[in-house]
Amino acid sequence: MRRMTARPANAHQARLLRLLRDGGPNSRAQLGDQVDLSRSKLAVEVDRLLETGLVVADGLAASRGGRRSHNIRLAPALRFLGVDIGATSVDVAVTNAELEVLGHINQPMDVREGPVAVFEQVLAMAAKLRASGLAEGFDGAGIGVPGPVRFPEGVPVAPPIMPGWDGFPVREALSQDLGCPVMVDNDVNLMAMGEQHAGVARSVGDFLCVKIGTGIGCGIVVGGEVYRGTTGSAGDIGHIQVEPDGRPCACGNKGCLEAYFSGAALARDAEEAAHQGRSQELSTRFEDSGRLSAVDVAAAAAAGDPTALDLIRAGGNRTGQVIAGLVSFFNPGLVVIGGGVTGLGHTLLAAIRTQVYRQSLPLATGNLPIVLGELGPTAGVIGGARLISDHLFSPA
Amino acid sequence: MRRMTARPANAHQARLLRLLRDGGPNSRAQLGDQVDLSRSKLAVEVDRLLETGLVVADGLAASRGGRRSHNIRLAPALRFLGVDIGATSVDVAVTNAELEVLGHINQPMDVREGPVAVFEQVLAMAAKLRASGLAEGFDGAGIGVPGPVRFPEGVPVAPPIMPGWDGFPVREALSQDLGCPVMVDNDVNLMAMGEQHAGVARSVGDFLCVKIGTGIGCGIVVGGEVYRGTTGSAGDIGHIQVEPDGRPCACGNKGCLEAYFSGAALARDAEEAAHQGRSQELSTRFEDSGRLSAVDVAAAAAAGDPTALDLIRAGGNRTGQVIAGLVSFFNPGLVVIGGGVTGLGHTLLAAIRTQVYRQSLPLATGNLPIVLGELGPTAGVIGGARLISDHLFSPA
DNA sequence: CGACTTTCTCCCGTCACAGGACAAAGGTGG
DNA sequence: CCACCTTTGTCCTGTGACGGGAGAAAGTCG
Repeated sequence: MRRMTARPANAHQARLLRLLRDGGPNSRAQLGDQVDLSRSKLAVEVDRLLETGLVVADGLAASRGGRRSHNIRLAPALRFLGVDIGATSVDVAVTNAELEVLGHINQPMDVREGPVAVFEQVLAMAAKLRASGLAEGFDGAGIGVPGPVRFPEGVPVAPPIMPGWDGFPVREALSQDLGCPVMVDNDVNLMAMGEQHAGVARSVGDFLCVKIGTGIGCGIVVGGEVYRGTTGSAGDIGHIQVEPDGRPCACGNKGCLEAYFSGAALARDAEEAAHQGRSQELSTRFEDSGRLSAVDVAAAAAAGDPTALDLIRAGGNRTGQVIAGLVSFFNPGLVVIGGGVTGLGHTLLAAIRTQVYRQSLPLATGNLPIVLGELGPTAGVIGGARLISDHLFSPA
Repeated sequence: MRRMTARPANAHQARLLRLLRDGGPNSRAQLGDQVDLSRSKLAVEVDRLLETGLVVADGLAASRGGRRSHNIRLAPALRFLGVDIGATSVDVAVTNAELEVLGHINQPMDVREGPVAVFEQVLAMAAKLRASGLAEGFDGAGIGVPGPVRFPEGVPVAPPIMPGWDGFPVREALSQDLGCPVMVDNDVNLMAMGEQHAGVARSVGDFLCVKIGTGIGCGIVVGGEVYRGTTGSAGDIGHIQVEPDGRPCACGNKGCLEAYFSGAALARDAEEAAHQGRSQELSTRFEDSGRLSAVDVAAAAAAGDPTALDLIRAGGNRTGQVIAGLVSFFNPGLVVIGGGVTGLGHTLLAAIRTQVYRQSLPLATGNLPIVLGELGPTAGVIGGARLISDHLFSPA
């Protein structure tokens, strides 16, 4: 099924589409208040959008003291697909044109099985969402992968934790399989876009979005736009050195942040503590399941286990140390912490805050909120929908 | 004397002015090749610019196989003033509209004497340049100060090394005194703009410009535009911590980069080495002048003094460590090293390169040049001229 | 010297756009 | 229920921006 063949013909139409996406259904008069076009021009553009089918009439708006205005909204049948491929699981969600999540599936998966196997699973999940009646088809999809991406082509480049993905034409392949336009980006950038669209970063132009999961990455937003760097690897802060000649890291270097704090490092440290009998709580959990993960540490910490709390604090300090440097350098208006380990919650946040507020200059930290992301696992998929809608809602 | 009352009336005119600024005199036909306007439209806009006096006719161009085209150039009487206020000296230069330096004065000065005294000196220097026949007046001035600036207002905010400058209305005051438009920015940003306009960064969209002088700062250029951060303190990397619980720094923290490497720290380390008799070369120089500076260390290193070389290498390593982190984070297309200590030259550069290429990921360093700035002390003043010309050559 | 190219100016047709006039539809106060 | 005001939407027209053709001017090349 072919869908949404139309695209905005000019910048005005694109502007209107984005207003409707971000502000929901709106009256023609309200749109007029926001766009600075003459009434005639506005009417022409809206009529053209109605002709294309991208937007539809939606009844009458409440009166503002005179004649009631006609409501306009994005076509209710439009559907975007957001796909967030993590190291160990996939999130797939379907949204409407206003980027509201209509259905969301999460499944475990190993990214190391390679693109073919992963996309088979993703397509099955998408089919399941479609079969459940949430969508008749998809008008576009935004995909996040856990590694650097050459953005214009939508191709992963030299991803450390994704063997077999290097150079795989993700965008082209998925576009073919799904039969709709596709955009591909780093998962961290997607999270940043999600929090920007529907989360804590709604009104901030310049911010950082630190995602701590299996690895550590950082989404960079400059003037409302994601910054990707010269080769698409911007934000790759997991391998910043925090300890000269420190722990060996999987990347071959020593003392990387990821070697000290990340889902994997935390699990390893917890298992070591359990072995050494330093924590009753962790030892019990280890005997139960045979291994430990960040979730176990979070649970132990919630139960008040001092060793678990120490592990979290130590990791938070390391992370805070790096973030403090980034804050001095980048002077953001907001720092968002997200990803799998947000379950560690306020212990982690407190450690990071302490470190940043102590190390960075007052001018940079004076009015700097450091907060947890508020969307959790939906940040990525909303970001994906946002990515593709930004693309589709721009002049052809 | 009132000058350059005219401003471009629209984006097309602004575009043309910038092309003439960056590309020098140009024929109408050549301009047409670059701007994608119809011949009629182009002719109209050029004629209007000629009417305002911002550009003037300049003879005939060489033939390109047919009728010769008329040359156009920016008004030859236009003059911009570039002022680079450092911690211990001021640079003032006058440029033409193509930002070529026509005259350049450097004088020692202590920024701690406060804005009134400093500006008195700056105005005297500007008057001297004018008196020497290089300019009849100034059409605009760009000022760089060694501290964070609230850019839109042109006011320093909480500058650590500039007591008495906090909140001083630099832009307004100088605009009054000079009788022309003024823009104010951080000196490091000016250096970045200078290297971008006329130096090594000419064709790079995203790059970092690290200035090592009395302090250490970093200009950040994103998509060809200087990024200043939320409060104008972006790039303040001198107080990133390189050693937990390390040397005390003037800022009150411990282990800051500036405490280990900067003009001041290097001088102190050199004096200590001289005291301890670790270096014949440095001791001799110390006895000669009673104190040591970065220049002495550079001279000693040039003479092959191992202690001096070690000092430079150690500092380079620290700096490289920080830059490596920034490279991972920002993924620039180029890193420029500049400022007072560039006299330390390739010893310093080699140490920085080693550190960066070893610590950052291959994808980020793969094609990353790390080079010395090629403009030296003129980078700042050219950047100043560029700053104000960007402002004036934009639609009113 | 003639054929071809390039540049520049003039001119005209088209189209985008703003804003006024007016009709439609609602509120408000008596 | 009616007169009067406000808001919204539509239609129309005048203005001005713009592209591109025609043709003159100025050169090159063989």
